[in-house]
Amino acid sequence: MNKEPLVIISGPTASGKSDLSIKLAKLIDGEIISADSMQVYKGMDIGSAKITEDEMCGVKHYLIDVLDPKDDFNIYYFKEEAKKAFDEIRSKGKIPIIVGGTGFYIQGFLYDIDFCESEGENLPLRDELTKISKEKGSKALHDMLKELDPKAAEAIHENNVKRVIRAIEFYKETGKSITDHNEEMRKRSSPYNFAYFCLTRNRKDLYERIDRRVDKMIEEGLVEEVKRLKETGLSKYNHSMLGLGYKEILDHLDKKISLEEAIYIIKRDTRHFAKKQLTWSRREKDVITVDRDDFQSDGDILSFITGILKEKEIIG
RNA sequence: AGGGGCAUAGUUCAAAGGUAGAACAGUGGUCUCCAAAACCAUCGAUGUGGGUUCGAUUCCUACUGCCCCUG
Repeated sequence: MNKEPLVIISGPTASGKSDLSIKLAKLIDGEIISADSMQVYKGMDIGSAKITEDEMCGVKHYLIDVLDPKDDFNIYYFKEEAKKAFDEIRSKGKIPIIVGGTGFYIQGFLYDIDFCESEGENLPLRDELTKISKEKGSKALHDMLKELDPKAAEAIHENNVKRVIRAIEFYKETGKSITDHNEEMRKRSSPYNFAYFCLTRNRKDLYERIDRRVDKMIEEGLVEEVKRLKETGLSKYNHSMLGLGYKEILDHLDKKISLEEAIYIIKRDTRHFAKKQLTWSRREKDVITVDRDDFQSDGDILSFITGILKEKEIIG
């Protein structure tokens, strides 16, 4: 077994990942790679519940505060950067710990999914296809896909314009069906000797924590944070401003909704997000679910985790 | 206390003397370059007791609860 070691701590938002991962990093001499599509952005601190310098307790974090909110971020970029961070951590002889809630990113890295078989994003084509779906309807676009790639058309619902576009794009760039590509990718096994933990707790507590966390963000000045970002010229057309808490406060600043409405929507959508994260982890293979309700303390969780790491010979 | 109004899903609101609809919430799922995105599916209700009627959730009535007005 000479695969490189990798620890993953995932779980829904507000499940207490950050806190636990710091403790774990100290315990096993690890460093943290953040798998979070919003914490990469500088200046987006309150709304992304970004860990502070103090909270890091000296544990080095990668992929936090590395991008300007004007920049785009996607899974391809994440994979590249995460790999660089991974290699750096290994060169120091430390254990890389991926911590974050974006299951898609984690999957992409963990199984080394290939995203660049095609040229990647083809913006002019995407714009053109978007236009077709708007003018002629999503059915027309789906029919286009049916002609090119019937297999993919069967797998993708016609209302899911985004995916239909990607499938057409993929076919035009590579001449292959995205469905075949996906099937191939699904067969991949990880190049790492890993342990993938998903931290959860009962639904009721989780939702209550989310509500409280959103209230706290408002108290801590989320509105001011978004106002500052808005003043630098950012709008909802920037990928970063699509983040939970950001787009809603932006609408509020534009006087489209009241602050109360914005808070209601943020709480609601954050709950939806947490639920989707749980759905993701349930179907992800090789996930070890760690239900906080089954443990007395963080200490117990940590000894459970380190036990598994030893068993898998991820740590000595 | 007197007068009036209301009572339908967890919430907001429809409808109808003959199988009670929707939105949002809740729940389950899809996902391989916008993923904190996009999309799909699904659970669930006529306040309580009488009466009229072939049949009442709808009409009548009492009760209960809530709201408004007057004092």
